[in-house]
Amino acid sequence: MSVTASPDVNRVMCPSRLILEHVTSRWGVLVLAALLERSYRFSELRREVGGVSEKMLAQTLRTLERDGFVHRDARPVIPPRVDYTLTELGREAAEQVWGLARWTERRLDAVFLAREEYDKARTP
Amino acid sequence: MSVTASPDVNRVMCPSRLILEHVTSRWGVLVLAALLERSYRFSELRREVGGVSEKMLAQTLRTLERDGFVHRDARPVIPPRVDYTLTELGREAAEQVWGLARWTERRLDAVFLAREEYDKARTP
DNA sequence: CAGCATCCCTGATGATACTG
DNA sequence: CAGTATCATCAGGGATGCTG
Repeated sequence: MSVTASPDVNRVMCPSRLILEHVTSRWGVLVLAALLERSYRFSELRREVGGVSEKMLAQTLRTLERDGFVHRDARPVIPPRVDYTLTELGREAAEQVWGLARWTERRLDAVFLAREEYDKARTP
Repeated sequence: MSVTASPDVNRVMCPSRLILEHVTSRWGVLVLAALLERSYRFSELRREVGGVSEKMLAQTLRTLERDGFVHRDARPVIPPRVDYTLTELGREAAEQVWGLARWTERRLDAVFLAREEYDKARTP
């Protein structure tokens, strides 16, 4: 951060906290990551993400769509076909969280090591 | 999933998901952001973050300490004095989430605009 | 197929009181 | 000061059933 003045953490975070929670939510992260690769239909995405209920996937997609991250393309055919795609804004968001995810992945070992030491230190 | 070729989202995300949730949690983000600037004592940090209960701050700090992000320096004095500082690993984590937070902040307008349109479109 | 509505339950969070 | 312990609350998330 700008190490200089007092960035008043809360002032910066409060307005964007809800959005942050949307993109970093359990399913939000996975949906954005999946869509970063390509567009998906609803059921396809559900299989791709794995473990998500219909309700949560629908809710997540609605939230992301409302925030302008995801474009919903519903075609008037029988049976219904709905494709979900990242918008440009969504692609930026997805790249950010994907970056964070990859950093976490890279440093996994360090975290596990730290945990081991932490636990060992207080279980004599 | 894993049916697909490329970035197998779940394989990458699953192990690190818990860590991701720690650093992107409501208070985790704010604590990391605050500590990015300088070290803090417990009560200081509580005031700086604002709105966090003692319980949640303690819990958040313990989690971050266990993951190796935060160093806890408890001095044996009366009254007690405990300083919290980012480790190198923690600084990396903090910079990642702070980057994400700033991106969110930068694109706030775009998100609000998208929401307005979304809401307007279905409240005729 | 792509959802929405409903019920239900657990775990996360907050308020309060107490301790070393 | 720096927490821990306890209790109450409440929203997130899953399971199920129904519709266009």
